[in-house]
Amino acid sequence: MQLHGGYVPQADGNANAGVVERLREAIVRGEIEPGERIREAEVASQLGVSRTPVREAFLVLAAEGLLTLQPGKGAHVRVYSAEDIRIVHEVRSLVEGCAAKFAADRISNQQLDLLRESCERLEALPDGAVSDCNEENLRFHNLIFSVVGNAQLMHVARHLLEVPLPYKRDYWSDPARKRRSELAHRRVYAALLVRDALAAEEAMREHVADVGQDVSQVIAN
Amino acid sequence: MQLHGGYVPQADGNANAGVVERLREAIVRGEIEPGERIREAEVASQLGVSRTPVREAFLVLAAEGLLTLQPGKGAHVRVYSAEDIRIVHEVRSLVEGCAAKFAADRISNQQLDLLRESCERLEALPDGAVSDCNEENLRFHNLIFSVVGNAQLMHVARHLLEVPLPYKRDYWSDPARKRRSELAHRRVYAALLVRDALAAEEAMREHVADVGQDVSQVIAN
DNA sequence: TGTGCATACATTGTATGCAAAACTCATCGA
DNA sequence: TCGATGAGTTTTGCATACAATGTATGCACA
Repeated sequence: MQLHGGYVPQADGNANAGVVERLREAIVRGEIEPGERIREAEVASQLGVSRTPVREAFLVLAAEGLLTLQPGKGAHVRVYSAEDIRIVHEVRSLVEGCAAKFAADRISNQQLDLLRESCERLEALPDGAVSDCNEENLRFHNLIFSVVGNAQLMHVARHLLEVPLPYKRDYWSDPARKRRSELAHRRVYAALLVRDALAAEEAMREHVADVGQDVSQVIAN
Repeated sequence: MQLHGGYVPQADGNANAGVVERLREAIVRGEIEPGERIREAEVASQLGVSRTPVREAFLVLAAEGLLTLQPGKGAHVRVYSAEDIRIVHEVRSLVEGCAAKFAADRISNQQLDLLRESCERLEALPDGAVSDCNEENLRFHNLIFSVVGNAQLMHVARHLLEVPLPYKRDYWSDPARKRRSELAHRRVYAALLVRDALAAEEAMREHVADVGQDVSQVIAN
């Protein structure tokens, strides 16, 4: 395990929050392999904090489904089977569809602008900018959750969004897939623009279901 | 805040797990009011542990949406508006419907027996046994998640199931509502018995949506 | 060579200490 | 009367120390 770079003090005053972010990023980027063990002391020394905030971070990440904690035996990056990932996407398509539906009635013009800009940025990214695509994609989806503004929906959706990430590292490497996602995002945006709740729900649901198909295929190989 | 009874050492070796359970129970039962502040030292002394496992428990419960943590300012029982609870139930109906669908293909005869027994126990409970009903109800729903056996689905569903509990304390006090839930559980069971995935999904979805309606009404008053 | 056990090492779990931040509340001045 | 100020208290956040548990190594013996 190798966490690149030194410790960056967080905007949020809490050290554990910083550790959570660093570890989460390392996990969803696949820099720490599924199944790999993570030791408290190692992370602590690499990030320049004591074991206390690291332990706390482990608990948070375990609650998000990214780690498993066996009492006395330490933390491992959680392993999901292809079937697990398929289920997650199916649930996610329902949840995000629902989020899009709620968002349609609440979204402000300013938030619509942010969504459009996200679409444009994604389209502007060159083929092969895998991690940039990933980031922009997360931004798009998270924007919609934040429109709904329900804490629990946001939690749930975020987990469903993050858990499959280690397994779709090179999803964006295929230009055809990227193009399809661009169009899907535009379709969601268009529905929200005219505040059509049902169309937004359907567009989002199909989008996520499609992605789930692709990812399952990729994993199966 | 008052946590009744002394500290019970956990089967699971970790003290924080025990604290999580105790606090979770106190919150979902409404023994600690939404919005109420919880202090680390107070909980620690009441449960006979140090502040460390209590802090850890706070993080877990915050991740479940039951607490809010403001850095430097402590923990409060999370407050949800009636609208929030409505949204949670809508999402929950989708997620649990999906869980029921998956369960139909996987459920064993033994698990079916457990479900039937849960139905019978609920029906046998007298009107007014509010907390027993609540408990039995949780058992029924959790059984179905455990059939699917997907860690992330289980996390998500559990959160959606628990968050509204402080707000539906006296849901079961109305015999008519109890009777309706009994029938709904039977309907889900019947669909699973014949492994009819679509029927199970629909039955569960309607059941949860109905409950959501009722709860919203209760809160609104 | 392979198995069982004892010992040493590594890692986790919990408690405690200390510094910093936040809160309380009385006092002061406008 | 009301808000601002500041000392004292409380509470949190992190680090460290110690205890308990898990893991690996090496040796005796079959």
